[in-house]
Amino acid sequence: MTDTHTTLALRLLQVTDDFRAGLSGELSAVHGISVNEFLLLLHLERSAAKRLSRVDLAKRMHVSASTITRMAAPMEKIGLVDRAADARDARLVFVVATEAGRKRLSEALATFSKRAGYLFGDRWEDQEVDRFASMLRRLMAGSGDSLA
Amino acid sequence: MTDTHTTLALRLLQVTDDFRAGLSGELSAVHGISVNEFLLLLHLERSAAKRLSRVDLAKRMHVSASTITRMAAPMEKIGLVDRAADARDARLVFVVATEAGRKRLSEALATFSKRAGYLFGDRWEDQEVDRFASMLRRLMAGSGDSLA
DNA sequence: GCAGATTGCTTGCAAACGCAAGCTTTTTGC
DNA sequence: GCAAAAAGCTTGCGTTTGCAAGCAATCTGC
Repeated sequence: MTDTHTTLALRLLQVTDDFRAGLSGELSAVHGISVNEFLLLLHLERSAAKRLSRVDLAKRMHVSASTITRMAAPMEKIGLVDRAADARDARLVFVVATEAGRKRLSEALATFSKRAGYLFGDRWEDQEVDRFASMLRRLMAGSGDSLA
Repeated sequence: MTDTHTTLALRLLQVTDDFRAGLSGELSAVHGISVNEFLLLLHLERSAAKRLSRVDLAKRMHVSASTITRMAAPMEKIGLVDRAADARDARLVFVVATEAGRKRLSEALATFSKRAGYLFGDRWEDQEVDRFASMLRRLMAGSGDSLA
């Protein structure tokens, strides 16, 4: 009835939702940011120029451009990111991480890594982890810029 | 700097978000339901008694009980689910799929499976898929009732 | 060079969600 | 048995998000 690919996709959704739910609680409680704010900072950090336009961020994060506008506003207020203009194109408004933003990201990334370790470390052999990572990389091929 | 577990978790989030975004568009365009409504119907279908209380659904779907209340209301209106009382405990209000709900689920599941096939079929060998499925099953151990 | 199309960003509006509070029913401790 | 605690559900309120519309800047075709 249910083929293997379907089962696999369902498990993927389930495991990721579990992980995200736990991460969400700890990120907001310990670091005062949401998962999406964390990912926004991470995208900035891993971008080539350490800054991204709003539409660029929107595409990478699978959210609408208006969401980026509304996410960035409070993050500017608390000093995690700043805005920067482009010298040639006055339409562009870049989002840039501040020093405080980079520090916050680094702390939050430690929490993220700890939880990733809990998830995989106890249950998979290192060899499996490596193999899985390479399989996932293949899945991401062609899906544009990615975090990892 | 970034260890393997962290990379793996980031890729997991990315791939799942991609898949969910694509699925969301097709489910709503073709079948008129959201991903969460699809998953609600699927949870009902795969539950032992073919019916679940609201808190039970909330736990399985990683949402609050109030969300289930608000999700179920419009689904009742369009006849996808119905409500049922428990003979012994008057607090319980079960959600049950109607005939139309089961039909809709079956159609939506075909779309889901098709997309799962696109995702994995072209890029992974059958052997890899099986191995991955068993690895994910291990990840879900102890995370309560699951869909797959 | 200029009118029209396109792109980037923001804002109004509505839908979806979580939290806290409140109500009803059941369970627990004695 | 009965008062207190707990469980299940719903509702009010605030937050987050997407879509569509609108504005400003840039690009395109001629």
